[in-house]
Amino acid sequence: MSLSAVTATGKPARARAPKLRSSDRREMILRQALDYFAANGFTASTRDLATAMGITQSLLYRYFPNKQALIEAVYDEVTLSRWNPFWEDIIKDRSKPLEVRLEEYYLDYAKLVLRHEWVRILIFAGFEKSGINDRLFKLLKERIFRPVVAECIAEYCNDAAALVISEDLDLELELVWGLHASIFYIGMRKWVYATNMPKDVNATIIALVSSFLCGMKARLLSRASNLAQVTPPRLGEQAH
Amino acid sequence: MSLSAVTATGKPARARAPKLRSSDRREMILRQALDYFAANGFTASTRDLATAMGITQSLLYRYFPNKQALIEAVYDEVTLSRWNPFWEDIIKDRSKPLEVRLEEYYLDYAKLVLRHEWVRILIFAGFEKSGINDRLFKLLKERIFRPVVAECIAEYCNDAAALVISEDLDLELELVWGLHASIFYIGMRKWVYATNMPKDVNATIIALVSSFLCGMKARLLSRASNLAQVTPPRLGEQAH
DNA sequence: GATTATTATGATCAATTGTTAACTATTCGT
DNA sequence: ACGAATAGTTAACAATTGATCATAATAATC
Repeated sequence: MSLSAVTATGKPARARAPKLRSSDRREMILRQALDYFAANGFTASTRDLATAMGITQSLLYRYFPNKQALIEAVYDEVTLSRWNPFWEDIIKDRSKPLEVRLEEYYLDYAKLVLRHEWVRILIFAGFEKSGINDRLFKLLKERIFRPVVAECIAEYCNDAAALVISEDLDLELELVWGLHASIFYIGMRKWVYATNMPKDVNATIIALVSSFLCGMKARLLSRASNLAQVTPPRLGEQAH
Repeated sequence: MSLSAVTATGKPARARAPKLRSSDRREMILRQALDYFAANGFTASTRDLATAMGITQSLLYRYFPNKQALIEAVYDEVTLSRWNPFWEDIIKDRSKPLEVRLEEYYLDYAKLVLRHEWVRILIFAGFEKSGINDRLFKLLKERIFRPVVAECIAEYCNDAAALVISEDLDLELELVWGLHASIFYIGMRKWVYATNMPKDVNATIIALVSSFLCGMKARLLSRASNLAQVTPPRLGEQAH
């Protein structure tokens, strides 16, 4: 009877899932759930999910107390384990020209963005639970955006100008947000809109980095030169 | 009995919805559904939706054959009626400096992006039905991106260089995609991630436009000067 | 003011959802 | 080879979903 390909009721019939070590099964569920949720959204049913990985739905509840816990495990897997801790080092490594470093980092980040799970899970998560991405964005800002601005300033400003400029970096940071957005949006074109992609992604990244540096340089130089002119009357401090 | 605030069974009680002209009711449903779906996603239930607008769920089906039809009506409402046909004119109006025109357009587009319906409905739609945004992106590309590139070329290249450069504008177009992405992403920070926003959105837009023009100018000038050097041996045409 | 057309409601259906629990199959130590 | 421990399945629950239709309430017409 256990060999029968169909049940007595003529149901579809599926081979019983092999017995795995608890930790292996958990890992397998997590990995497959990641793919499935990335493809179908967190609203996909646990039944379809289980069928897709060849187990029964109720088995999921042996490894995760409920659907929400599984979703959160998937989210953590995506955001924590795909973050490359060496990105910061690449950006700060002054043995190479700044443009090369930025190209290196953004080409690598683009690889992440071109995998469907990064873009889609992040957005699904944002929709599902507002604020869930805060930790990730804090990481991005502290480990990437701020260092990038700092390196640009080191590259284009002298120490005196750097000191003053560094008191207000809002717009410089926004330019970095803009570069980040430009790369991320390539992933959105592919994995959200399914619309036309750049003909050559790498060439596009390089052009974006080059354009970014051009704009950032112009902005920093302009601020520095304004400073030089404005500094003298600083003693007076008459009109506020 | 019709005045009773609670039903005989002690149910919540709700005033009967006023009788509206068919067209008015339809419009009202569409408008409210737009807000509700933008806030809660297309997976929100028709019951909650109806309750939110103070009518019964079954009434929805008098005006829309099914949920999907309502969703599509909402999507069309967002994409069709919020597109400003004069954007193209702003961009092409050479009586003003290019930078001013771009600021004007992107400041206006940013207003759209800072309303939750534009960003969220577009992304929801992309997730729901791949390819649904194709028409909108075609519009963007033909009416915005291409004109922007054309105006940049007119601004920074002489006619001879423009002619040759215009044969391959992939990367120039990608720079415009990048600017578009930078603005759109501001909306995503607000309406998808609910994370920190620019301190001054308008100043950010202006800085992004300025940086974009700087990068685009550098790229076009560089291509034009490369052309000038490469043109002479063009007669030979020996190595392919 | 009665008749008629139109609009809104309530009750209900079948399908699908997350979740639980009792049951069965497999593996491993002895 | 046997039994305990572990892994997986079947069946069912209550809640929620999109959708339907007969009926009640309201406005328009004469």
